[in-house]
Amino acid sequence: MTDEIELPAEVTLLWGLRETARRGRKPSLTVADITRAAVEVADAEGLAAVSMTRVAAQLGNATMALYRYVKSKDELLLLMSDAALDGPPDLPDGVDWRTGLTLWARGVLKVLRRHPWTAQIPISGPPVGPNNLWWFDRALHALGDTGLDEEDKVGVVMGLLTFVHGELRLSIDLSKGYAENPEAFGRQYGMALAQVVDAQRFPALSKVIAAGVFEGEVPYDEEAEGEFGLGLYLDGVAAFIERRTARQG
Amino acid sequence: MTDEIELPAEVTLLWGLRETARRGRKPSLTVADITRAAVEVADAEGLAAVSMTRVAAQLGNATMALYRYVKSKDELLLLMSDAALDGPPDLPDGVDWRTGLTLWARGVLKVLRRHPWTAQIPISGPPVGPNNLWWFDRALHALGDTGLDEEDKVGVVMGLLTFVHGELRLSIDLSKGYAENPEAFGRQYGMALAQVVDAQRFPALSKVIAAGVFEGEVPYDEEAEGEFGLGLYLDGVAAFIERRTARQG
DNA sequence: GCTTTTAAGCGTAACCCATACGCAATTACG
DNA sequence: CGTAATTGCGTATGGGTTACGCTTAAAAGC
Repeated sequence: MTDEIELPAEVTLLWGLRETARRGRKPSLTVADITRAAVEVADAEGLAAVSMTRVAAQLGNATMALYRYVKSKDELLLLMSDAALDGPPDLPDGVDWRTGLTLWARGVLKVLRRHPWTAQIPISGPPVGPNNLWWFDRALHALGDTGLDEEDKVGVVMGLLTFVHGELRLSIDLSKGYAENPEAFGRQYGMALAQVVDAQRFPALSKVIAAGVFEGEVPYDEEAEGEFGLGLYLDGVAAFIERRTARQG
Repeated sequence: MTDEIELPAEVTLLWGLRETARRGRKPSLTVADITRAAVEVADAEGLAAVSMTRVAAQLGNATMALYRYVKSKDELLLLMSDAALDGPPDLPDGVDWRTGLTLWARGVLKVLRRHPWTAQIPISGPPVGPNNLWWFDRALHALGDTGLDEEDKVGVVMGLLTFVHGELRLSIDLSKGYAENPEAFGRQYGMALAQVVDAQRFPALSKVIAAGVFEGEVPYDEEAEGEFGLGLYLDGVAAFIERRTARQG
């Protein structure tokens, strides 16, 4: 149990397990400070604005000071992507699995929509950050009384996570663009499509355009669209649970 | 119908509709050449290696020559993300919707896994590239005989697309890391988790770890995982189709 | 065919960025 | 107090995007 193996660098970083120095000059910053400043910059000016120089300026320090706390910018990005899942999930207990997972998915989306840049940070490995694992735990918990075995639960949650990540990637930038210029997403988008899509090469799409689907609100409305797909996935999970429990009694 | 509206810049770029010059020096490159070279570089050395300088060198031209064809690097990235969906989808006709969508999803994943960098390109707007729309059309086509109306079809396909994008984002980098260092994903990952996750704060996750789910093959195996979640989603779609057709006869 | 007009090719330079390295400043320990 | 350890950070290197303007090539007009 308490076999001490050498923990990977990312783990010690994300969990704040780097040994603190006893001698020498006192650090004027903490990893948490730096992460917070970087998140502030990203929230305000986008991920592209997050440079070591910019973050250091935000903290009133020189650029190179940051490298005493973080080995590279990639490490900072890793910290940011865990920090983005900030608020601890406050989910009601004792609800059925479907309500639980629905609230969970909405919760993840709500939190991450406040930090739209998360979708642009490349994923470098399996989740090990405390906030990531904390959310993961809550989703597993929601499946507690379904009778699924642990491996199936992980599969279901991974699928849900997959869906949510896709939702983020597809919807966040779109809804941002939509907010800035609604015209371009409604009629204008439909008309541009109509002009460029010919019925021969795109028969099915042409029918959709002809039916006027893209003329009003374009279906990239974040809530409606997310809910629809999410509902479909959860219907599938329900069927899966029934199959499993029917077989095992 | 043929009202000419001014097409957005991205559309004219992606569809090759920029007016060709009649006078002056002949261009020695084409947008397609540049896109192809950029894709080659990204495939071989990753998206980070794609710089205007590097792409120009690939073509034997000077850096600034590219800017006669492309307004910015972002435009080049846009071109790349449409080009990544290269091979036209060769899907069998006359299969039921579920087989069709399953093959479709596998097809998208197969094509995009050959260009893993797509997941890192930020999405800047609704899909307008020819390849994107072509794939979109094929998915809509697969739903042709389900009796769903056009708007529902779009919803189902968007959900599927969401799922596939999430799959890409989560799985590609992971499977790359897994290929490089399988140890880190199996026992080592499980042991690191076990050391860091305490049962009080992460009760559900602790049970999963105790059950040994993370000890063997970690469940980030691309095929198995994708198929499982995909199957769940399609089960949901099946239920939806039944509901809809039952109501409308 | 010569001139004019137009657009492509691209050298230069301005201004970003990440980060290696070394030294100065600061703190704790003996 | 001296010494070792550690942080702060100035400087330098080598990369990146891209604005600008000059040179060069091709077509159009005469």
